[in-house]
Amino acid sequence: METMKFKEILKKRNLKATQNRLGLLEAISAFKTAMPYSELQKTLNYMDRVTLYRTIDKLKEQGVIHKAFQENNETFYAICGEKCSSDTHHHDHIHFKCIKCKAVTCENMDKALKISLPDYEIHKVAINVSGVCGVCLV
Amino acid sequence: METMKFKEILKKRNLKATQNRLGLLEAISAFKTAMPYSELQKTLNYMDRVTLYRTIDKLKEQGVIHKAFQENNETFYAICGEKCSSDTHHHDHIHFKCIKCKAVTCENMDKALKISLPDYEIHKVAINVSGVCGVCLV
DNA sequence: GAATCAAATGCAACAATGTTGCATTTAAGA
DNA sequence: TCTTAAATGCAACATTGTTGCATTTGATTC
Repeated sequence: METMKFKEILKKRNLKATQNRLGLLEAISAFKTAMPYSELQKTLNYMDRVTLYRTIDKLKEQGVIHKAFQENNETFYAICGEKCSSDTHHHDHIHFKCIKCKAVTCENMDKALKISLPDYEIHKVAINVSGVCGVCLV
Repeated sequence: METMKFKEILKKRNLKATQNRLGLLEAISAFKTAMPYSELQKTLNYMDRVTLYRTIDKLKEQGVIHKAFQENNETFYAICGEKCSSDTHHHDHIHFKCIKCKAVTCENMDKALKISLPDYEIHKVAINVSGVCGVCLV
C-alpha cells in the first residue's frame, strides 16, 4: 500500500485523490510489470467502464501513468518514474515481454547500443523484445 | 500492375485469385510503404468490411502479407518478401516511421547492432523508430 | 465453352470496444 | 459544515471486429 505516495503524486498534478484513481495506481503498482488494459478492467471491475477510460486518459495526460507498450490490440500501462524513470517519455529503453509468464519488464538500453540510420533524424526509439525471461528459463 | 506476379503468388498458396485479393495486393504494392488498415479500407471501399477482414486474415495466414508494424491502434500491412524479405517473419529489422510524411520504411538492422540481455532468451526483436525521413528533412 | 463444386463473398445480425452528454456524487478548501 | 468544481455513473451512441448463412465466383474437369 503506497496510498500516501500516490495521494501526493495526484496532488502535485492537481488531481483529486479519488478511490478510483488510487485504486488504479495501486493495481498497476501491485501488478509489478506493465499492466495490460484488460487486466486493469478485471481488477477494477467495480468502476464504470467509462470512468476507467477517463481515469486512464487523465492520468496519462498529467504524466502520472504512461502507455508503456503495445502488442496486438492490447495496451500496457505503467506508472511514470517507477518502471521507466522519466516523465517525459522520450527515454530509450527496451521492453521485454516473456512469452511464458507474460510479464513485461523494462531494461535499460545498453550504452553500446546506438541506433544510427543515415539520412534520418531520429526522435523516438522503441525496442520490443520477446522471448523467455530468467525466471521462466529455469 | 503486377497482377500476374500476384496471381502466381496466390496460386502457389492455393488461394483463388479473386478481384478482392488482387485489389488488396495491388493497393499495398502501390502504397510503397507498409499500409495502415484505415488506408486499405479507404482504397478498397468497394469490398465488404467483412470480406476485407477475412481477406487480410487469409493472406496473413498463408504468408502472403504480414503485419509489419503497429502504432496506437493502427496496424500496418506489407507484402511478404517485398519490403521485408522473408516469409517467416522472424527477421530482425528496424521500422522507421516519418512523422511528417507518415511513411513507414524498413531498414536492415546494422550488423553492429546486437541486442544482448543477459538472463533472457531472445526470440523476437522489434525496433520502431520515428522521426523525420531523408525526403522530408530537406 | 458448359458443368461442377469448394472457396470466397455479401448481407444481416451480433459482440466488443470506445465516446459523448448530462444529471448526480464526491473530494478539497473555506 | 458548506460550497464548488471536478469526478463519476448511466444511457445512448459510434466504431470496430466477428459469426452464420445464402449466393456468387474462380478453378478444374469434361
